[in-house]
Amino acid sequence: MADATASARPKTDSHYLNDGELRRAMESLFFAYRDFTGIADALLADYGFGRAHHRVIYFVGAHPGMTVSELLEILKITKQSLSRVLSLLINEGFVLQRTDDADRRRRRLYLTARGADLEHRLTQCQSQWIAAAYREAGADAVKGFGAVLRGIINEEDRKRVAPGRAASPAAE
Amino acid sequence: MADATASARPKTDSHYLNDGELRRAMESLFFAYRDFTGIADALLADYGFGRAHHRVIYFVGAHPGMTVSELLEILKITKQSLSRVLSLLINEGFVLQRTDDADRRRRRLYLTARGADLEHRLTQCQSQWIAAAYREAGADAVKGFGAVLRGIINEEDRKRVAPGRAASPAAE
DNA sequence: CATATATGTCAACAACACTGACTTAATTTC
DNA sequence: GAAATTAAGTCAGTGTTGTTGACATATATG
Repeated sequence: MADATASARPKTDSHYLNDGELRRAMESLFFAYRDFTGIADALLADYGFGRAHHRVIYFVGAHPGMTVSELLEILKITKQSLSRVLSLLINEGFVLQRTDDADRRRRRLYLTARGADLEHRLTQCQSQWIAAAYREAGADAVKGFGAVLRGIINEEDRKRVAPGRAASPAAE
Repeated sequence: MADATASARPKTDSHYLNDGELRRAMESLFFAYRDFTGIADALLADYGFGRAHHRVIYFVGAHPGMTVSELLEILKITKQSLSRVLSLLINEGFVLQRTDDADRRRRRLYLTARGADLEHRLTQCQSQWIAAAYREAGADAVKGFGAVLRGIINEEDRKRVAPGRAASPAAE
């Protein structure tokens, strides 16, 4: 692909690529992630769950019927690590496992009613937090937010967050 | 299937505040943070350090002369947790402690030459990663990225990432 | 039948957080 | 100046979440 140096900016290094801006970005990411994940902690503690459980509940809720392998790939942890949290979630009736009909080695994962209820509550408080920031920042900012965040994600997982369609085709 | 009426969100809400968009945002944040923090792991492992050490090195590098209390406030961990990593960094000659002249209870923290060198290398690879995403997304997107991220950060810490002035409300 | 795949399990260990109980030294407050 | 507060450090125990390594089992595929 053609380089952006010649065509894009006649300016030197763009003003948004200096050390200060980049440092600010890194710190913001740290603070934002810390606060964002912290929101649900109290609710999770009510159930005796931690953040690892939250992630499982979230992704199984988002992709009902996903297999254990797929979950492992998304979380990028070992099956032993997953086993600990997943077993608990299954034993306590939040997640349900069903053998796949076509390939009976595979176990498909679903949320139970209880699990879906918890997922709903967890997602609710986190998405409201995000929504508030979205509203504050406005539609254009949201678009930019998504674009940069996608750029930070490794190529492999980038498609997971943009299912089907990339950006709005009828943009401007 | 009766869809979840619980949300009861009137359609008056802008298109970027629907469940799909918000879910995408939450997942993006998860993937982006996971990848972003993972970049430096190999380098840290060379020194026998982990992410906790990285955070200390980063913030001491960014705010030379900060006190232990200030560092605790930023990291939001207990002093016992900090002690473990900070002691190691001091003993191995990456961080230096000096008693404050005015208040001799306070210990001000600085990076040694060795510490600054490591900080530089760590920040280098992470900021390059961010810079690539920035370049890809463009200046406007970067602006929006910062605005939304700031909105996700709790009011208290928001000023830390916007030194001097807040975000300009009039976007362009 | 042999091999590969998907899943699960046992055991040990490491990083990084927590609580609770103290100590020491220096500064403020009354 | 004594008492209280603050900043920092320490010791001991615990919990969550990650890791390796070694195996076990069932199923699918060549």
